[in-house]
Amino acid sequence: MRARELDEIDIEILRMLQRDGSMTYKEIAYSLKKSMSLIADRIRLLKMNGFIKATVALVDINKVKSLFVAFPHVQLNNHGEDTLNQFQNEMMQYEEVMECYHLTGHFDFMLKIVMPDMNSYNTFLRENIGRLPYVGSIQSFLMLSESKHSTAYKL
Amino acid sequence: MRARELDEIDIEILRMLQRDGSMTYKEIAYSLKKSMSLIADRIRLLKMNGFIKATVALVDINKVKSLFVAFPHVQLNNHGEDTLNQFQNEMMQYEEVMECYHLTGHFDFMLKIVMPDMNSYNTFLRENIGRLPYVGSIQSFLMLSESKHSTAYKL
DNA sequence: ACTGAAAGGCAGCCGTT
DNA sequence: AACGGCTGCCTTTCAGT
Repeated sequence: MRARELDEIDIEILRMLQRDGSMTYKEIAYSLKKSMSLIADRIRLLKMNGFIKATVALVDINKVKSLFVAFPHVQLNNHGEDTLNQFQNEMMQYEEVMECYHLTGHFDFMLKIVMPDMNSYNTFLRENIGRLPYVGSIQSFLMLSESKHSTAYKL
Repeated sequence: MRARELDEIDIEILRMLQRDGSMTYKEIAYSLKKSMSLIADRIRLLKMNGFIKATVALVDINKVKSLFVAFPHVQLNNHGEDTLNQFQNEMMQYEEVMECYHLTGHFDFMLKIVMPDMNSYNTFLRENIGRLPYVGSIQSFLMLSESKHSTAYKL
């Protein structure tokens, strides 16, 4: 399963599926003026080689339940490779930690944490992040609203 | 097209489709021990009423091209309703601005901006954000790596 | 509100160039 | 590497409870 080079057809397919993952092979084939089986082949390879990680439904969570979202900025007091990996692995396991970024500059990591309310957020932060021995300081930015959250990269 | 109340079946469907948007009605029906046509009905309504915003393919962008990602934290010098909306609308139009959050505290907005490299990021920031008359200061945090980016909310 | 059956269309596979 | 045909399964619809 080596990494292939993508040609313009692959890129076009990725562009389309990033916007609408439920497009049929037939629709894509028609739009690119190629055969259906070529498109099916390409998509199979794109998935097999990990270019397409998953196809998911995006839920409008605000219609389902009310949420509390925060962006804790975390400073570690140890910057060894092992510690960085350990922190990231720790964060992986929590469904509430939806995003985790390693940053340059004053903070080491920024997280996006989604919880039912501010109380549960504080508890979560204290018990699951603050207690980690290699975590120094945490500064939380609280979200008032999200006006954009795109999953489609410019290709 | 009123908003419906979701029952446990709807929630279970959302849970599944958030994880794998290409699950078939048949698979979901089997897993919930309901008929296929009931599941098809529910999903049609969930989409029609906007609970499911879209179904998209998630692309492993690092395999496709190298990127530069930054999180500018933006302070406005005017906090009127109109200004806030204007800023958000401005951000909506840029494909490179993938996320836009309104925050409490020291900064008003945080963006996630994805560009080809640091130079184009600086240009973009200066020409498209810094030039806005109501933008005060901007502090950029640069991303080294992304270890988690989930799109599935805990339901 | 939920089920089951029937019809059409699509995906997946294979043979051909 | 790309195409077209075939088969089986899935989606979609509709009548029924």
